[in-house]
Amino acid sequence: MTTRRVSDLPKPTEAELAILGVLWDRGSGTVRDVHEALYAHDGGGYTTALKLMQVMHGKGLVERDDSQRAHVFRAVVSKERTQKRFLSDIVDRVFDGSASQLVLHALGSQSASREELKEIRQLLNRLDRESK
Amino acid sequence: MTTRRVSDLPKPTEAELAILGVLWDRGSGTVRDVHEALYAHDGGGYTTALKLMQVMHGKGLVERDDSQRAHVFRAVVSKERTQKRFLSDIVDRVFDGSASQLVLHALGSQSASREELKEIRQLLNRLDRESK
DNA sequence: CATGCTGTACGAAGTCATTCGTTGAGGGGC
DNA sequence: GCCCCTCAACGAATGACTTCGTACAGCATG
Repeated sequence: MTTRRVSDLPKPTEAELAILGVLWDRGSGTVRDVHEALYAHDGGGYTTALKLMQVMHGKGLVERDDSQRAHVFRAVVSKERTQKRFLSDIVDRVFDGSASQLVLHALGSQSASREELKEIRQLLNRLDRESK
Repeated sequence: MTTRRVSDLPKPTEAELAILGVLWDRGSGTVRDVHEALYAHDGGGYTTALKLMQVMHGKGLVERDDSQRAHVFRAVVSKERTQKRFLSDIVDRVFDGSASQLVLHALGSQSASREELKEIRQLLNRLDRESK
């Protein structure tokens, strides 16, 4: 397995993303942790989780501490970076490259709390000032 | 092929999305149109485009007028609806269901013109009034 | 030590998306 | 009539993702 820069790690697949979600929340976790968080309740097998995490390790998406019998996994890519990545993917592919079109859609169709609206407004003000 | 409600058409794949993009732009198009718009310049084969469009027709993503020798295709799903769909997918899968988190990321990392910022602010004002 | 539990490794199978080669139909021009 | 061009249909090959069965190692408990 060749080492890769974080910047060109492959885009996580759907199942991988769910696993990364667990690792981001917990900081780290074993296969059992992930299996219980994601697969156990709907009958998914333990080895399925294991295999996925092995594949992810092969791709460099997670790192592994095998000093314990139950190996401990940790995400290599940050949540922020991954969010950004998916975001620009979708902006390119379905919003013709226009992030603000996406923002308009997102604000329009989904609910935001007053608190969040305030936060967005503040960011907007800052952007306004900066674009002077 | 069974008919489906628009609301539960399958999510377009990456290649399908590119084709839908062409159809949304043009209103309609033949396989040749799509091939020239997307595949010709990078050496993609004509039958690749054809097959994809046949598959899409099978899934109900496009409709087809075969009264001409060169069948004319048209998107069944609207661009708006598809954008919304991808958006809520990504909100659920990588933004923990928080659309405003996504908005903050999008505004922060991508550029928006003054005109667009103004538009966003107007929407924000309207949301503020409505959430009273 | 035998048994059972918990773990990793590995390979096989199934599904889906994508790409392409081949075939045959339908016309138009010579 | 014959050749050539454009087109749709179809099947095959490939590769990625996902799921699972099986095998085997380590360790604790009786």
